[in-house]
Amino acid sequence: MVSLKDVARKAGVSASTVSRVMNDSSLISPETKAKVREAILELNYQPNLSARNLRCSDTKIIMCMLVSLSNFFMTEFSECFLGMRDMAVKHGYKVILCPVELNRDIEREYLDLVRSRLVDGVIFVNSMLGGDDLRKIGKMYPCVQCSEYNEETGIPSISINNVQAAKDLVGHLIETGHRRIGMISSVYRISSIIQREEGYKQALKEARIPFDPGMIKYGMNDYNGGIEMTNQFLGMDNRPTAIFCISDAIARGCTEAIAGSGLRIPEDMAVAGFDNSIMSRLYWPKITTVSQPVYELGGKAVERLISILKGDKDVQNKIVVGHQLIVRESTVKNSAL
Amino acid sequence: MVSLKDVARKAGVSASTVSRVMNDSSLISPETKAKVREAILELNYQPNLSARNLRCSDTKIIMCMLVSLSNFFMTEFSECFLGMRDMAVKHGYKVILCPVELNRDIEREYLDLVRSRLVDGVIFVNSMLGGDDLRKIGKMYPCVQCSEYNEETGIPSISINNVQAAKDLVGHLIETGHRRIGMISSVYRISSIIQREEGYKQALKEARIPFDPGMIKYGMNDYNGGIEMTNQFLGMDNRPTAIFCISDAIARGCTEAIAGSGLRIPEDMAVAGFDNSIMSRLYWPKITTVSQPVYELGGKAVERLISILKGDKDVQNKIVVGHQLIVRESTVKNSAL
DNA sequence: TTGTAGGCGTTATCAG
DNA sequence: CTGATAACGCCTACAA
Repeated sequence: MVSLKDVARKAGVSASTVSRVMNDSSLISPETKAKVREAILELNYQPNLSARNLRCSDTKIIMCMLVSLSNFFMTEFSECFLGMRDMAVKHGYKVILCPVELNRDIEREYLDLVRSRLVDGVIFVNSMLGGDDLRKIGKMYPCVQCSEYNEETGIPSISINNVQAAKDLVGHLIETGHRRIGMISSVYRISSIIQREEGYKQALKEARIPFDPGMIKYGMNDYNGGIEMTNQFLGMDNRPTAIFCISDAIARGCTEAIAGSGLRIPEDMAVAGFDNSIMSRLYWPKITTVSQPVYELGGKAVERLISILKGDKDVQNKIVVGHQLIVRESTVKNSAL
Repeated sequence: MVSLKDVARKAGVSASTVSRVMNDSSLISPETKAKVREAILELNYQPNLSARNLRCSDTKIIMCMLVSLSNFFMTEFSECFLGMRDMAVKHGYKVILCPVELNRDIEREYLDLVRSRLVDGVIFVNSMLGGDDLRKIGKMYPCVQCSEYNEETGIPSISINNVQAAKDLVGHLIETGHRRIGMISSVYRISSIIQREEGYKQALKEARIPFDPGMIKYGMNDYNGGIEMTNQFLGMDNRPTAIFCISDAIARGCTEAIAGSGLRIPEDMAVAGFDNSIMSRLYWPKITTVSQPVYELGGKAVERLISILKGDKDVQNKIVVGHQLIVRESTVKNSAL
């Protein structure tokens, strides 16, 4: 491994001079600069980041924590990650991804990277850890929550207003004439899901439709869960005329189950999803859904984290970005679109 | 930031003693060990990895390079990553993911991490870089190619035999009575795709079916590409009775286009995909495909990289793992399965 | 404009 | 069994 000294020897200068050239210091004569540059190229010198980090105590690396790579939101997360990356590059940072794959101990191990200062901060897209753990971590290290968040941790968050988004979606169903509206939620109790349930209830309330607990089903947040829960709805005496699903994956299972039962979509039963993921756009019927500005979410998360790293104290603790209702043929007849 | 010295002072011992306790050295009396442990806990001491890396010149971190997060192979890659992770943990390593998102410069920047010894080695799942670049990198740093690979780089690889796999798949189509077999490939010229085309040709040759270049279409490797290319086939005078697609995403577009045209699957046209991704398993019809042992691929890649890191010189340069043909209703009538 | 010296937090060597 | 010391590669006062 070639170090500063080697370059210095080759160029006939001192190590500090080489260091200054590496850092583009202004007080270096053009000639020595050229000489050193040549030596650097010739030896293919690369600075040792561990040494630099040890000295400077920051690494310009941000860690992004993710529960799992395998879900249908992935196509959207990819866009979110792009937002993080572009913003990071703009500020001279790199983003590395740490997919925990549902293992809490692994998440703790990844956090060693920030504990031991190998990365400067953490963006939690979601987490396997409980609120207590997260609160402690948030107190000790620079952290941001992006999209999914736990308010009681005190860690700054960037997200859409999930309550309002669900309210908009259910409001749309109500406007298109539905009064019996079912909801397929998940057994997994995270912020976005709890809030979407809340939005559903608020929308009903504002339309003076009594809330019926039996109209919310809780299953797995995937295609098969959607099929299963929908079949429960289809078996009811007084089945809903519309179903609001907390994800597009569930919604796609839902449309499949409905189509399989011989009912028409949206005439006999309307379906709405969430995320505007690729699942909502492919196949028939295209699904009405809510789009999150994922690129912006990612960018803002990085921006936010960097401002924390810079020591800005008075930054907003909770940033909310806008969402968008996307109406498609699963709730409105094609001719009407 | 609390360091060894702080702990040492608190425990009333020297820094080296604390270091030894941290590394579980055998030659330390139980009492001092206990004393030091207590101080460590009390101060919530975390070793500074940069310092340790500087000293020891390895970091026990492996970097996994990935071209993009957003494709339908993702559900399978997630399993592959799990394989990497489990093997890494077994050897005391961590794996971080570096999604390049189609940006070659970003890939080069990520490679700074290994250049500057912040990670010990790289697993390329795929790459934006050309063969020349990769060869240079492979010469300088510990690298492995996993799944996708470029033979001329000289970087060790782990993958299935794509030629044989395609041959098996097309062979299955021939066995089920097809003589006019189309192929939908991609404009993107990577090893797996080139090899699958080769397997297609070999299968035809062995069955004495003349190869017709017009029977291979080249499009985008996604759902929409599948629809587009299939429509080209459907418009042909002498259209194929079976189509072999290089990915499940293409194959799903293909089945949609065929179903949309009113033809029956598999009676009028059979369809085969590749990867056994979630796209092949959801919806109707379930698609005949090839399954790669992705978990094993990931594990072996890490195993391989670690043995290189240990200095083992005489390791196999090209490891091939088995694949599996999965026959489903897109090629064989349901009753026959 | 350049060089010298000290130290960042660890670990390994050597002496006790 | 434990402590002192040097060194890893880099950066930055300070001195020249």
